[in-house]
Amino acid sequence: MSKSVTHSYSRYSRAAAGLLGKLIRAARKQRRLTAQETADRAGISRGLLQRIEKGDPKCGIGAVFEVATIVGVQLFDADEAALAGHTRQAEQHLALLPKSVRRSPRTVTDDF
Amino acid sequence: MSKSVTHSYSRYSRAAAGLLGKLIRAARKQRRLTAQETADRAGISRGLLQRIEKGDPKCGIGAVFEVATIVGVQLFDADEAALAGHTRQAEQHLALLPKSVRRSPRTVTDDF
DNA sequence: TATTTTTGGTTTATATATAGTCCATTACAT
DNA sequence: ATGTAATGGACTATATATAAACCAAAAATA
Repeated sequence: MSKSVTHSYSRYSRAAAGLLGKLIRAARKQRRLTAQETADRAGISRGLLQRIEKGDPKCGIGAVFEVATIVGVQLFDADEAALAGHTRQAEQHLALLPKSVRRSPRTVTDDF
Repeated sequence: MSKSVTHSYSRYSRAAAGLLGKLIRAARKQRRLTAQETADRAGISRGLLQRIEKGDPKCGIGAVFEVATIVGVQLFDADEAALAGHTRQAEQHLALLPKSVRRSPRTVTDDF
């Protein structure tokens, strides 16, 4: 038994995954790459590639990004160099922020 | 037994996943959201959120996109409406492409 | 400083993603 | 039209992602 809690994502997330899949599929066809050939290059199975192109949200983000890279779909509209730059920037930004966040200033005296 | 074939992704893919994680983490802190609170809203566990922010490529793309949406990291630099438009465009583009690709025109007569 | 919360890192059990087959259909190219 | 390859959709076995419950350390507020 054991209830399987089917989690559903927001419309935006599903749309984003779906769009990425369509972009990948279109890019692959444009480059005249076979599904099998693409899957081989990415080191994944053809079945997984199908799910990725279909926009299945349960696919690993690494596999999706790998395929996207292979067929020439750019993430973040950035080449690798710019990507490294963004990473540095994100790290620096992060360094300025508090290391942990406090939810709400614990109501100590709200007796009125 | 059964050999476990550890697959490794390209540097770019790992960098992309890592960057997205850092962006998510930075955005979450900026919004002063607790890891637990964010995980709850996304419908995932706190442990998974940690892996997402760490850039683990094995995380489901749906979970990653969901968290990104919640903390305000825009995918594709586009809101939902624009995203739908992009999707339509991708579909139309795809419609113009051949439905299947032929690898190589089978060398019929190369006897010389 | 004291206190409370967040966070990071474990471990374990369960659900499920993935690879690897298979087959039927479609679509390309001759 | 015919042959050949690409695709879509099953199915199964296995690896692993995920949730949940821990603990210890770090950090924020009073």
